[in-house]
Amino acid sequence: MTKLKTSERILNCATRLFAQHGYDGTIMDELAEQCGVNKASIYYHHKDKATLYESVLIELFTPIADTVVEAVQSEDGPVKMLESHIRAFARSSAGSPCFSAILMRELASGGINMPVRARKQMQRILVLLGETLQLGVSKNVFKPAQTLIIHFMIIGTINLFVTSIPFRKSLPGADKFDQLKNFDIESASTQISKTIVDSLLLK
Amino acid sequence: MTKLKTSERILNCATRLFAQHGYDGTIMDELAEQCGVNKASIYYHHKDKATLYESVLIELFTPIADTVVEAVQSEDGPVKMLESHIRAFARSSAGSPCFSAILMRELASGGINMPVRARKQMQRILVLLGETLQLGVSKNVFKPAQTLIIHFMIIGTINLFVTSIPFRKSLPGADKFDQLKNFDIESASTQISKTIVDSLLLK
Amino acid sequence: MTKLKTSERILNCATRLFAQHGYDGTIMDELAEQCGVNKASIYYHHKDKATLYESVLIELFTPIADTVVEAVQSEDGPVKMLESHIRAFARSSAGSPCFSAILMRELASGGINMPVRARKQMQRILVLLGETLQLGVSKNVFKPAQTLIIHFMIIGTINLFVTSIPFRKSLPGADKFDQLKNFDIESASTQISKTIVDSLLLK
Amino acid sequence: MTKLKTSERILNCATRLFAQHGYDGTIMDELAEQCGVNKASIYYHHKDKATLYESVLIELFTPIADTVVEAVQSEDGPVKMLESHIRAFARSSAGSPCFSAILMRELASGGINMPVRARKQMQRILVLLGETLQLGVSKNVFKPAQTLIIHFMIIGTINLFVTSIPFRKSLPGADKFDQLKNFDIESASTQISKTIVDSLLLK
DNA sequence: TATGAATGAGAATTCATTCAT
DNA sequence: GATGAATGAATTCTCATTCAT
Repeated sequence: MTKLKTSERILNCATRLFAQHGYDGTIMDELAEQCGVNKASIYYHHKDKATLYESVLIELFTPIADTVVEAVQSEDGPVKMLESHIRAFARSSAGSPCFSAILMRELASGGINMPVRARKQMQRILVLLGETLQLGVSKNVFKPAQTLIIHFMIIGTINLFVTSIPFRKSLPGADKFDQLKNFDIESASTQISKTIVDSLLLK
Repeated sequence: MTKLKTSERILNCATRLFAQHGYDGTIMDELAEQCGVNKASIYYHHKDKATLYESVLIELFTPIADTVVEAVQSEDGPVKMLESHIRAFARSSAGSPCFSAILMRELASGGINMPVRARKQMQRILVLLGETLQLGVSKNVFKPAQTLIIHFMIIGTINLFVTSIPFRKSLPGADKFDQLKNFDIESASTQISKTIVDSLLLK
Repeated sequence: MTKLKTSERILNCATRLFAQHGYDGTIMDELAEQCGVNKASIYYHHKDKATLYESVLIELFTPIADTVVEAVQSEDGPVKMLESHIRAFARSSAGSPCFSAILMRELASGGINMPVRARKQMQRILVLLGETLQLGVSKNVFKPAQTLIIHFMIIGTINLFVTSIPFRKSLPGADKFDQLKNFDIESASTQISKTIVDSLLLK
Repeated sequence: MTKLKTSERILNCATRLFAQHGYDGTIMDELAEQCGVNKASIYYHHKDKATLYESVLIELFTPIADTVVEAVQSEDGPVKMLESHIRAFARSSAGSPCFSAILMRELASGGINMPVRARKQMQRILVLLGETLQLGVSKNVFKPAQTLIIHFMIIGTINLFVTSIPFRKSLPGADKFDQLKNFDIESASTQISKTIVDSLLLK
């Protein structure tokens, strides 16, 4: 009900535009127009484009890392922890769809330009995963595996799943029925989870 | 040995720049400078930036799809075919590292702006995967699975693996030894392959 | 006294430059410099060169058509109306000297590229002339004549008269005395008027 | 039958393009394409754009001035000479339609940029007219009149007539029947001639 | 806070012209 | 004579940012 403060309206709009067009493809004029404020107002509320982008990244990445960490911490045992990790990441990615697009673009640049604070959030997730896998190994539940590869499987797959919705509609490779399931993040997350857990489990 | 023709030199350079900076972040002046030609020469050989970008995508995507298709066709049986599919995609991605970065950015945009001819190449790979999985199911080797999710696992993971080399160097989560293995596309591809095949196999 | 608004200053300057150099010969940088604004300001106030040109034409043509129409409407009888038509057109052409140059260039292109709204203004003048001649014929004052030819005589002659001032100075064919008279739009307009009316009158 | 020499083909094409688009609006690339020669060939045959333009003007203006002079010299008496002057100018303008468009553009620029040799041709016509009028006055056939105004009437009217064919088709002011006559240079020339002679004759 | 106007530094593209063959 | 390729100097237009009010 409360009218969003201008500063936040700008931030929200900017998030969407950065996700759609990337940093360089986002134009401040268009941002002003889309959030219905004067161009100069953007600069009143946010130092400049680069800083605005940083704010967007932090606002976007922090709650997702928080969610994953909390979800994992509330579980017992490596399998449940891993499943929870994947589910939490999938759900929160799907819940803030700009996140995936922005993360993918950043990763395409090798993460080189990502502001430190945003990068730290991704590291929290990676480190957490490493600990879960480690725990599984030490409890003789999981085979040893390369954390990074598993991490990439999780975020790579889910990023693509989330960003590809429009793309998928143009693909002939999936039939109607598939199509339907394909838009359901829960089932996707479950399959990823199963795939990874299956292959990690000591039989 | 032979001096590359200007047109191709431009194309090669452009591929690198588009991979590094994305479409909007790539500047024609810089491209001219980097490939040592006059700015106007670029326009002599390539209609405009958008068309140049299209050419880059097609030159990049076509041989990769070709390689994957050939690799799969030369194998017998769904398991070997799937392994071959993943290995071929991993190798050719690693072999033309601009591919992953460019593909990721395109996917971040939902593939919406991808020229049709480039998109078709990705579809060839997806359709091929679908056929392999289908074959596996019909031969009672594989459980049924969503093609698209498997496809995303493969390309999402490998894309990240390939594009993340610079990123990984700044991560504390991996020790020296890990680090080493992490740069080896063969072992990464093997693990992805195992993970996916394992989880698909009917025990 | 009052400082002209930037937008109008640009319009005025542009009118002059388009008259001097034509559309293609007018350079936006030069325009910016001549009206003492930043290049980008031109684009702030006017969409692009083509649109600016359109605005120039409309600002130029409308008051001239208005003047002619008013002048004719305030007269009684075909002879006075025709005289008034010619005089008003001559005076207002001379009073906004860019008009003739721009009109001539447009007519040289066959009027093909003239924006519709500008063309309409010229049509108002032509239609008005047709009505006056018609009236003259129906009142047994004028012989029948081709409206278009008369129209061309009026605007062709006056356009040349107005635009030729610099040209004439380099001509040897006219002596000092002639020269003097030649720069007087009133006497020129009178002679054109006489010539045309004389030849139209039923003796 | 004989294939036109390249140099002349270029000249012809250039004439058309300069007439259509003016000097600044004519693009050497397009010229090359339209006359089917390599761009470099144009520069082999013609020093540069400016020189090519000069050649065009001279090729265009000289025969017209020649025709008018010859036509007038072959007549006896001021009335016939004037009629012949107008008719010859009208016919040759209509016969080389690029002439009118180019002349109009030049006159719109005040003739300032016209190469001397081209300007001289127009002066021949003007001087000739002056002599004819003078003769008429001295023989008590014509009232005195300003040569320049008469000159402007002739060339202004005929230029417009010739260049306006496409324009006229979009005008509502003329009916079908008029329309027909309007495209006939002979009848136009006759009416102009009558108008001018009528008004000059001492009754 | 908000806004219309302004601006410098680019960035894409074009164009007349030249060069090597 | 002819041509494909190259190029420097424009030229149009854009964009992030700032200023005055």
